[in-house]
Amino acid sequence: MKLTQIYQCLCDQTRLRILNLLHGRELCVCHIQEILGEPQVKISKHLAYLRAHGLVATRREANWVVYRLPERPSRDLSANLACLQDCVREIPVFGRDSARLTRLKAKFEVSSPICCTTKARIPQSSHRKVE
Amino acid sequence: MKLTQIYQCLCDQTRLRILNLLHGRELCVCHIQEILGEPQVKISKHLAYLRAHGLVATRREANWVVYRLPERPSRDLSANLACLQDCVREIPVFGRDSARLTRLKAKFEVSSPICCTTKARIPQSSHRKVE
DNA sequence: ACGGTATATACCTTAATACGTATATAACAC
DNA sequence: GTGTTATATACGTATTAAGGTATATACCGT
Repeated sequence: MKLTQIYQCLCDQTRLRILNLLHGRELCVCHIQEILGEPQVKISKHLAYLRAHGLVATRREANWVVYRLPERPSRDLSANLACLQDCVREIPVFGRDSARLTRLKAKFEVSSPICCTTKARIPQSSHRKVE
Repeated sequence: MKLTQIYQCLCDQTRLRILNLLHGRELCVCHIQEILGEPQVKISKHLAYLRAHGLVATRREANWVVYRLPERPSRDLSANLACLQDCVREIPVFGRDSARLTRLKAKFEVSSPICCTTKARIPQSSHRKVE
């Protein structure tokens, strides 16, 4: 993949916020959506863009589509993702997102569901890569 | 300066080639132009774009405008420029550009001019920052 | 002043991007 | 099957970007 395409993916604030959230964990669309406080279509399109360029991978889990960073990023991609992590550390909006993620995760671990809704529905399922 | 603006500057191949050439040295427009083999207007506009976003600084030297990387880049910028240098090391086009630069520099050091033309015209001048 | 070289900008066209509204698809519960 | 939730896509619009042609500006040499 071309280096310029990596940078094209990185030159939008919403996409950077998404990548920040996905660092070290996977998330379904509606979690991302709720954390960022942006409309569903906006999140979905940015995720599609990232996926089309290989910056994220997906797997379906029942109703939900779970996004994650690729497990084998290219040298260029992993270098840039690391650099990004380094940069966002000092930028408030990303810290706020991470904090919201923590709160949300904790909340859902208490109310028990696998994913986003307030009602638990799906039994624990294995976290194998499907795609 | 916003992180996304840095990435916007980096998401064009010509701009990456320019930044690669400017790593550790300064160059006038026509040198850049000759090395990259691209039309003057294209180079000039990309340089203007980079300058408008603070990724390069300039100084005028007689007829020529000399471009360089900023001497005090922000944390984010220097992190990304370093990452870029790391990435381009393995991409052929950038190596070719650097090789051409070396050849061109050598050639002009022999034929003596300060800058681009084949005829020397300007006496040695100090390399102080003007801007 | 004039002519020449180096660089920048105006203007145009085309393509890509971002966002929104509305709708489609996928998986589930019943 | 129907209804519901989660996610994706189609389509329209406004903005931005990239490239080209032509022209302007800046500096130099005379």
